[in-house]
Formats: sequence, C-alpha cells, structure tokens
Amino acid sequence: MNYKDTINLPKTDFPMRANLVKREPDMLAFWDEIDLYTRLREAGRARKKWVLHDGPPYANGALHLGHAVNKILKDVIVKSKTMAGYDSPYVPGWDCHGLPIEHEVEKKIGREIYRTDPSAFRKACRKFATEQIDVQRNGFIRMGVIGDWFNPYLTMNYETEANGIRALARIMENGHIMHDLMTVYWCSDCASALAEAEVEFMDKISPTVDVRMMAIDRSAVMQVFGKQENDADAMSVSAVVWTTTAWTLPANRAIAVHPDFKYCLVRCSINAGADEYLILAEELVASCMARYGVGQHEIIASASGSELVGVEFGHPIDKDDRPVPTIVGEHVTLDAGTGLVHTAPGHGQEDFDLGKRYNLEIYNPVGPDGKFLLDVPHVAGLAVEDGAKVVTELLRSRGDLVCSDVIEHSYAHCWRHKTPIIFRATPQWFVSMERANLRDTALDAIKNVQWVPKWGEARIDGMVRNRPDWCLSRQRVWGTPLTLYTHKQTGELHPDALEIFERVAKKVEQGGIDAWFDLDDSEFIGEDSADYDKVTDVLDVWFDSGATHYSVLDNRCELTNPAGMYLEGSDQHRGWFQSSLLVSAAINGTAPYHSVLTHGFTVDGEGRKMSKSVGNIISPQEVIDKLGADVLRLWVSSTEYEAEMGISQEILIRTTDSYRRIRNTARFLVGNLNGFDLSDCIAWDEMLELDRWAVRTAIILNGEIEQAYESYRFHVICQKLHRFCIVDMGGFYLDVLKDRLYTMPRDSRARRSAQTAMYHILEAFVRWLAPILSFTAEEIWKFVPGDREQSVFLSQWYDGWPKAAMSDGAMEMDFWKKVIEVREEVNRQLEKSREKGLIGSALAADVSLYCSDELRETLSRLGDELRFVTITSSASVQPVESMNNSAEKSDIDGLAIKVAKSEYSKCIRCWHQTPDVGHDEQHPEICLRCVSNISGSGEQRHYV
RNA sequence: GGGUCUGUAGCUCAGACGGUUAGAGCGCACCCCUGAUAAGGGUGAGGUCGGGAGUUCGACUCUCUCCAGACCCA
Repeated sequence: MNYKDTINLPKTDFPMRANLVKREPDMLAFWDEIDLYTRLREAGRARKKWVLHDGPPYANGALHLGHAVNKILKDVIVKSKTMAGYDSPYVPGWDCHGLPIEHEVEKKIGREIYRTDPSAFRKACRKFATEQIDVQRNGFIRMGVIGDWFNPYLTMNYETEANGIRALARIMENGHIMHDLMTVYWCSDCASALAEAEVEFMDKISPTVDVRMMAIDRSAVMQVFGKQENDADAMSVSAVVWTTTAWTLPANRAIAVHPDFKYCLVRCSINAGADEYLILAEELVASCMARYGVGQHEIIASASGSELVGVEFGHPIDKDDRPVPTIVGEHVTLDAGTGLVHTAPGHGQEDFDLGKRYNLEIYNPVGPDGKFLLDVPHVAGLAVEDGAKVVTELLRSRGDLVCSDVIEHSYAHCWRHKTPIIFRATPQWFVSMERANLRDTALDAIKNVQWVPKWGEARIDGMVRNRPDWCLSRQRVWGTPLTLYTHKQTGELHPDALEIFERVAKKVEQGGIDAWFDLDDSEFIGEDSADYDKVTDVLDVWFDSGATHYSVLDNRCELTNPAGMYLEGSDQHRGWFQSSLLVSAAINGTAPYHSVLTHGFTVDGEGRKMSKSVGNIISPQEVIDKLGADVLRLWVSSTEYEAEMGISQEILIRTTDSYRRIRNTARFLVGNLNGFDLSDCIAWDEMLELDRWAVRTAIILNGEIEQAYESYRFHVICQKLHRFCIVDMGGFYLDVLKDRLYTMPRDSRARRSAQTAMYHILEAFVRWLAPILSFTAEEIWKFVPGDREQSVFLSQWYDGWPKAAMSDGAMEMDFWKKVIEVREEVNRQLEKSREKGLIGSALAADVSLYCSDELRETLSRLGDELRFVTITSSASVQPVESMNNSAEKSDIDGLAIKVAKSEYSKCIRCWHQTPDVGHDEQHPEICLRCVSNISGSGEQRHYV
C-alpha cells in the first residue's frame, strides 16, 4: 500500500514564486475590468467620509523614488481607511502651470514664440503638461495606487483655473491683497523679470569705482571720531564707497556700515590734490591706499560702525541736494571695497530689505528696457552700461572719483541672452501677512491641526512666523492670471475689481486662461477699458496648488474641505502645506486639513541623498521591473518615514526576503485549506486548545495591526507581520500542525479544527496585507475559502472571529506561553543531540522532561499529546526526583531534559518511532495511530 | 550661519515616567529535514546604544558640546 496517498498534503495553485513583474499587470487589468474605484465609491456611499487630498506633483519629468514613497504612503492610508469602514475617495492631482514647463516647451518650440505668440506658447504648454501627466499616471497606476486616475484634478483644467481666480477674489475681498514694490531679477533683452532658476552665474569683468561722498556736517563727523572742529583744518571729510555698478549711483539712498567694524579717519591726498579726510574700514585702509596710489597717509582716529550710524553724507550724484544717511547693514563685509557700502534700495535684494527696514525711498530709475527713465538727470535714456560711463565721468570731473579699476567676479546673467542681469524694484502683488492679520490667523489654525510627526508643528509655525509677505505676481505667460485692472493715471484698482474676477472666471471656465489674455478688455470692463491697464502678470504656481482646497475640494462632491489629511515630503512645510494654509486662512480663517503627515526624503544606504554624480540613484521603475511593485510597496511601508528613508541593493534584498516569507506563509495556509468549505468549520468549543491559541494570537495581532494602521505606523505592521509569519506560525503553530493536518483523516474533527483556525487566520491575514501588499493580497483573496467580494478592497477588517474567541482567554494563553517556553528548552537539547550525531530529525528522539510539581501539573494536562508539541516520537513528563544524571538542566527553573535516540522502528506514514509500529498485521510498516487514521475511527486529539 | 529633524547589532525596527546581564526579526555561521522543497525547522555568534563632557546613587533614556546625515532658509 502506498501510504503517501493517505496523507493530506497541502495543495494549491497559488504559486510559490511570486513572479510579480509578470503577474502584477494582470491584477491591474482585473481591477480595471471590475472598475474597482467606482465599485469602492458605490460601496462607500453610506459611509462616513475620510478624504486624503492629493498634493499635486509637478507635471514634468520621470517619476523618482520620492514620488513613489509619497503615492504609496497615500495609497496605504486610503486603503486602510477604506478597510476601516470609511468612504475614502482618492482624486489624484497635477500641478500644471509654471516655469519648468515653460522652459521645457521653450526647448521644444524655441524662444521666440514665448514673446511673439504667447497664446500659441500657452497652448504648447498645455499639450506638454498633458503628455507628462499621461506618463506619470501610468507610473503611479503600475505601483498599485488606486484612485480616480482618469478623472484627476489638474490645475490647468478650465474650471480649476476659474476657481483659482475666484479664490484670489475671496482673498482680496477679505483685505489681504496689496500692491507694493519688490526687487526682481531683470533681463533688459528679455525686457522681463527672471525667475531665480533662469539666472546663471558667469565670470564678468566689471569696472569698479571708489566714490567720495562728502559729509554734510563736518563737525558732527569729527565728533564721532572724538575730534574737535578746529582739529579739522577745514579739510573735507568724506565717506568712500565702492561699487561695481556705477549705474546704480543715481539711485543711492544710504551708506551701509557694519556695526561691529572699526572705521578710520584717514588723512591723505588723493590724485595729487589737497589733503583731506577719508572714512574707510580699518582693515581695508592699506588696500585702499594702495589702490588709490597714496603713499603718505595718516590714521587720525577710529570709531565703530555703530557710532557712525545716522551721520549724513552728500549724494554721489545729487551732491548737496540730497543728504544720505549711514545705516547698519549686517551684510557688509571686508572682502573688498572700503567697508562702506553704497546702498540703492531699488537695485538689489539686500539694499531693498534695508530700504524697507529704514524706510528709505525705493527708487528705481531704470525702465523695463534697461534704459534710464527720461526724467533722470545726466543719464536719461541711456542703457545702464552707458549710464555707468557717464556717471563715472561725471564723478571724475567733480573730483569725486577717488579711483576706478576693473574686477573679475562672478555675476548673475540671463540664461537665455547671457546678458548681465540688473535688479529692478518693480510693483508686484502680494498677500500681506499683516494687513488683515493673516499671520495670526494662520498661526492659530496651525494649532488646530494634527501634525504627524509632532515636530511638524514647530517647523511650520516657525516658518509662518518669520515669512515675508507672499509675492503673488510673476511676469510669465503660463499661469493663472491676476485678473486686475489698474487705472492708467492713478494706478488704482478698478472699483469693480471683485465683480471683474467673477466675469473673468466665467469666461475662463469656458476657454481657459487664454480668455483673459485674448479677449478684449471691453468684455470685462466695457468703456472703462480706455482708462485702465490690464495686469498681465500671472500667479505664483504655489497659489494654484495652495488654492486647491477651494478650487477642487469645494467643487467635487465626493471630496470634503477641510480634508482629513494632506501628506507630502517634509519640504512641503514651506511649500504646499504653507501655501494651502495661507490661502485657506485668507479665505476661511481656518486650515484646509485636519491632519498633515510628512515623510522624509529617500537616501542611499549610507544616509546620503541620491545624486547623479554620486551614482547612488535607484529609480522606482527599476525596482518594479526587477522585483515588482509589491516589493517596492513593502520597502516603503517597512521603512520608518519620519526621518530619511534609506534604500540600497542590500535593503531591497532584505525586503524581498521578507516578502517571500509572507507570501509562503499565505501559500501554506491556502494549501492546507484546499477543499475546505465554510461548512467544515468547527465550533469554538469543539476546537483543539492549540487552535484556539492560534486564533486568539491572531485576534490580538489583528487589534495591534488595526491600531497601527490608524496611527500610520506601517513599519510596525511590517515587523509584526513578519514576526508572526516566522515565530508564531512557521516556528511553532504551523510546524506543530503538520502532523495533524497530514496524517489525520481529512474530515476528522481535529483536522477540521486546525483548518478552522487557519481559515480565520487567513481571512485576517489577507486583509492585514491588503493596504501594503495590494497585488499579493488580491491574489491570495481568490484562494480564501467561501463566497466573498470580488476584491479584497471591497471588504473591511476581518470581524468573522468566533464570538467566544473574543472573550477572556488569559488562562489558556498563559498555559501555552509556558508550553512554548518548554518547547524552546527541548529544542536546545535536541540541537545538542544533533551536534553529537545522536539524532537528525527530532522525530528520531524520545524526550523525558523532569519537572517540578508545578510544571509537571501544567504539562501533564497535554498527556500523550505533548510529543506533538515537541515534534518528537515521545515526550514523557517525570518528577524531578526520578531524574538521573544524563538529564540536562534547562534555563527554566524546575525543568531538566533528557534526549534519547528512539529505539523503535519508524512508522513510514507519520514518521514517528513508536513501539506499536507493525502491530497490525495488515499494516506492518505503520503505527497503530496511523492504522486507526486510515482504516479505523481515527485517533482522538484534545489539545494539540 | 539659522530653523526643524535623524544617528540603537551587517539590514529593518522595539526600547512610557532615567533603574536588574539593551530586545525582535532578517542576514550570517553551523546543523537538521526533504510530506510548505528555487521551501521548512533548530542552535549560535553579533550592539554598551554616533564621539566627548556633565547632571544623578544610577542614563540608550536629561543637559551641553562635537561629528555625520536630511529637509528648509540665509
């Protein structure tokens, strides 16, 4: 007789080899076929909503790991919320306007069209963005992210564009918008402002000038230096400033000094003239004297920069007509020049900031074409470079040019024209942080948000507290327009500004942002168009995305504002979280989200950021193509996301190992449930104790996992899952179970009991996996016995546990805990015997346990079934007193163990070595237990 | 230079309130099994908790400082 045929081995079509790379696309096709996203929405109709609002990735470029981390974390959360019983719609978005796309398009269709036909240019941008979205969408779908992929929100959708305009209207209505000057990079050839990204630094040879600015009140200056008027000998006293941009001298409005530097009063003769006093930084006196060609000089006195503050000097161009104050500038250095810095607030960022701080005039006499305005004396109509020459000559003729020279330095240039850029203070539109208390409103709103991790709150709080007003306007073409009209003479906004927003929005809804640029002004302001200028600026792209709670959440009925969660990388505290907060606070006075979760950036195995030059970049595509999306998802989920997320080949190998173990555990469960029907389930009271332990263990873990999903601690889930597979299942329960499953009659109570437990465990297990290992879970789902939803995602956390299993089972659990400890000690002794060559398989051994009374009482409960726990041919419990010296003490008090090689022959069916093998004439090679199991009523089990 | 973080065995992670020989799984080494088999089981060796200083009877856990790394600014 071939006893092998009488054994119930696991059998399943569920493959051991995952072959995810091939199988995952099939699963995607399945989800597509059953229209999973729609089915989920139908299923969620009556449920409470929980909305994760997607932060729109920029619609340009290949997906990198950062994208993958972000979208997968979102997907895990949305899926877990769905399985927790919420309706959790996910509408992906894309950020479509803005500079990077303009640049890409410029590369494709050339630079000219941008200026000659902005309308065609915008069209090309729209087309480009659409193509990029297609590529990125496919990538995200391949990762197993479930969402409304073919009905996403795009910031360039006509309706979204229109709603962006309306959002701006609400903000203006609430008094947050202001018009003010700000310095911008400016290219005279482009005749437009440049974004930071359009500026490149190149070496440039610039003329430099050292300019004398005469003290208005000589005696006051002398006093600062501790000198009396009569000490001065009536010699002139001047500050000397140095600059590489002589053309900015007409706009001079201050001299900046460092408060901590020492400044000297130097007596010398310049250009063979009469002796005079110059003020120079102490450390630079020598180099200046050398540069000026002065041999003899005398340092008369010195004073600190802070003492000089407030002293007035004559303007370098306007001379006596315009006194210029000395102010504090922390940015002043001693690298070059004189230590006294010519400050023109209309022509530089730092100068502008100082100008704001000291309430100086922000004077910009240079037009968009890079030429001086016609009302500027001396240089009217000249290009700045020519202006510089005229200014220099003027200074020379007046004797105020102390020295002129050239210098080679790194200077900002337009990346298109390679022309040196200039700074121009130009009127821009701002969201004011103070005008209508936006800063305070936002800071308050921050307190009402749950920040995950907690320190996110301090981070964004600090940023909002210290940020400047938000400059909204950009001199670009591909963006949501600032739909304003200003009066040609007064510069005032059109009185109907708020209504105009709505008029424009209506048109934009029909024809996109081009409606604003292309339609005649009379469409919007009728006859007034003669008196008003249309603002042609577009909005900062951060406004587009920052307004999506208004433009998208408020306008799609499946979504909610505020959202349940925003989730992005930690760079977005400054980016999207903040722009969204400010827009929402400006409109509604509240945050647009209940919670904000941030994750770290991906880094390599050494914790360094990924970069081309280091060559440590791993792309999501590469992982998916080699290992599968589920492995990528497992990596994302098993990595703690609060700090940096490390990835390397080794880490991916470990992740794959872990994946395989999880998969095989599922496969073993499935294989042993082959042919199992729900009607085969055994009642809780009828189940063997070990199986009840297993179910209770799973129930405890189930609670922990649900809790971990709820608190977004996915790496903990991965650890617990893995440990469960290895320690609780493979290392104990399933190993012990094999004898019962394989050798007992197919439909025996004991075997069905095991299957009942395995069935419940599998039901829970597949759900634990689903949010993370979505493809694999769905694959397993089809192998779980019983009728069920078409997709695991249409189910919820498992609650089909036997009712009685939920009751207190602490006593039983304690008992098994002890049994497991004993088993571990037995294993240790078995291993020693193996090392000695005494046994190989544990079934070759008989073990004797010499126990204290207490332990003996515990273990003897299992009777003859103890041997199934130890997986040995026999396991006897003896009193300690009967122990002989061949027993080994264990780490457990009151337990010693003796292992002996069994002398009985091996039952070829169950492999146990027992004295009764061959006692049945008909079955000379097997034990009586097996005889009963194949031809009798079957053995009885109560515990194991 | 500033702000917000991170640094526990080769890898991924645990370690309220400071208090016994710092835990787990993987990997590794060795062994077993061949009825989960491109699987499974067992045993074992690995950290003094980034470095240093301090507070304390006592610190991985508190303070300071240094180093390395990340993000955001300057």
